[in-house]
Amino acid sequence: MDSLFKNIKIIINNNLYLIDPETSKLGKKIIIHAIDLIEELGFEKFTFKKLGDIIDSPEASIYRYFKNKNQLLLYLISWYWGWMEYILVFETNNIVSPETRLKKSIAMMSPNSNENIIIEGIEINKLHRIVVSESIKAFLTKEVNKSNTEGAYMNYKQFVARIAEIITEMNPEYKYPQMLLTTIIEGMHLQAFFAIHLPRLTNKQDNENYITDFYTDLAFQSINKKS
Amino acid sequence: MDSLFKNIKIIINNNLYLIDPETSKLGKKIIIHAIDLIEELGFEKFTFKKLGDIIDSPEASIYRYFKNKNQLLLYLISWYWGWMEYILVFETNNIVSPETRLKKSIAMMSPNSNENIIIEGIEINKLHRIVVSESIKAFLTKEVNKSNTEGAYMNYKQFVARIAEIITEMNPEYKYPQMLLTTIIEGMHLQAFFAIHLPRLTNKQDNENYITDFYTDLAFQSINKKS
DNA sequence: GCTTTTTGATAGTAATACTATTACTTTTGC
DNA sequence: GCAAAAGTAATAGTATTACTATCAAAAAGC
Repeated sequence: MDSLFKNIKIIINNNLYLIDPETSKLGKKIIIHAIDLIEELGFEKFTFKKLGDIIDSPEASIYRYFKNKNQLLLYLISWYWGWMEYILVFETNNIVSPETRLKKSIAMMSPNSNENIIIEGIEINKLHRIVVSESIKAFLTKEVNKSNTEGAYMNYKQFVARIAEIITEMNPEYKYPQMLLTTIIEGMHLQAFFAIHLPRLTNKQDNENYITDFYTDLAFQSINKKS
Repeated sequence: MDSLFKNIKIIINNNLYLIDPETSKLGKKIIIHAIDLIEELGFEKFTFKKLGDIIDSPEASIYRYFKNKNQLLLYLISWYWGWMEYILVFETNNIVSPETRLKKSIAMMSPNSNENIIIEGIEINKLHRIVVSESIKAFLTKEVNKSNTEGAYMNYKQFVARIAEIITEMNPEYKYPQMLLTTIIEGMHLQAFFAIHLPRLTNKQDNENYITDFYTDLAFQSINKKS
C-alpha cells in the first residue's frame, strides 16, 4: 500500500503557510520534527525555539515558513484531513452500497486505522494522535472566523461533506448529516482519549473496535429511524 | 427561582485553589471578573496581569488564590458542573419516569437553559459559554492524569454518573451510558459553537431547540434499540 | 489592643513570541 | 556568463508572559 501513495501531494490552502514547507529541505524537516515535538510536549508547551534547537536551525527560520505555532498546527490538521479525504475516495471507490461506504468511512477515524503508513516522512499514526488531542483547540479560539475565511478548515469541511453525501444517498430525507458526522468524528477522538486517561467518562470494552462499533450503530440508527 | 438558590455553596475540590476564593471579597472579585475576561479574550489571551489591572490588584495577589490560569479554569469548570448537578437533582426530583428525567437532563445542556440566573455574582449563562469554548481544553493536555488524580474532573464525572444511573434504570442491559453521555454533552457544546462560527459543519434549523431534539433522539434510539 | 493573616506595591527572572538587520546563497533575466 | 533579484540563514534584540520574592500596610480575629 505504502508505495502506491509515494507520489501524492496533499493540497493545503496557501493561507496556512508563508512558504510551502514541501518546497525545501528545511520545510520538510520542520513538519516532521514539529509532529514529533507536539506529540511529545503537547501543543501548549511546544515552541519554535525548541523545534529550532532540534532541527538545528534558528527559530527565525521557522517563522519564515509559518506566522506562528497556531498556523503550523492548522497546517498539520489540514494536511491530515486532506490525506483522509484522499484515502476515503480511494477506499470507497467502486463500492456500490452506500451503507458499506459509510461503515468504511467511520472505521477510518479509529486509532488503529492508519498503522505504519508513512507519507513524505510523516507518520500518519502520530499525526492522528495530534489530531485527537489538539485539533479541537484549533477551532475553539477567538480567531475561528478569521481562520475560517482564510480557508483553514476547508479540508475538514470537504471530508465531512463527502461522507454527508453518502448519508444523503442512504436517506434523502435525513436533515442532520453534518451534525451527525462531526458528532461522530469528534466523539471518536474524545472517547479514544478518555479510554486512556479518564476511563470513568467512557465505557471501555475488551473488543478493540468498540468505539467504531458504537458510533457505527449510532449513525445507522439515526439515519434509518422510522419516525 | 433566583432567591431559592441564594444560600447554596458549590463544593470544589481543594486542589483547585490555593485559597478558597469564596472566603474573601478579593476572591469573589477574581472569580467574577475572570469569567468576564476569559469570555472576552478567550483563555489563551487571558492573563493574571490583565485580570489584576481590571480588579485593581497586583497579579501577585491573584497568584495567592490560584497557582496559575489553568487551575483557575479548572476551578470555574468544576464550579459549573457542581452547579449543574445541583440543578439536575433539583429538577428531576420526584419525577417517576426515567424517560422524563433523561429528557430534562439533556435539555439542561442547551445554551438557552440557564438564562438570567446569577449565583453569588456568577452569571451562569456566561459561565456556560466559557464551558462550551474552553472546557475541553482543560482535559486535552499533557497534565490530564495529574489533574485527574487531584480531583479536577470530579464534579463532571459525578454529573455524568448521575445521568448514567437514569439510563441504566431505563435499560439495565445498555453497555455505554458514560460514552453516550459524554458524546451528547460535548456534542451539544460543539454544535452550538459550530452553529455560530462554522455552519457548514452542522445543520442549523429554524426551531431553536433542534440541538436538544437531535441529541435527545440519538439518546433514546441508542438506549432502546431492539437489536 | 495586640497578633495573625491578608493584601498591596515593587522588583526581578526566565521563557515565550515575536521582529529587524545583515550576511550569504541561489535563481533568473538578458 | 554575470549582475541583479530573490530566497534563506544567523544573530541580536524587544515586549509580553508566567511566574517568585520581599516587605510594608491594612484588616480581621481574639
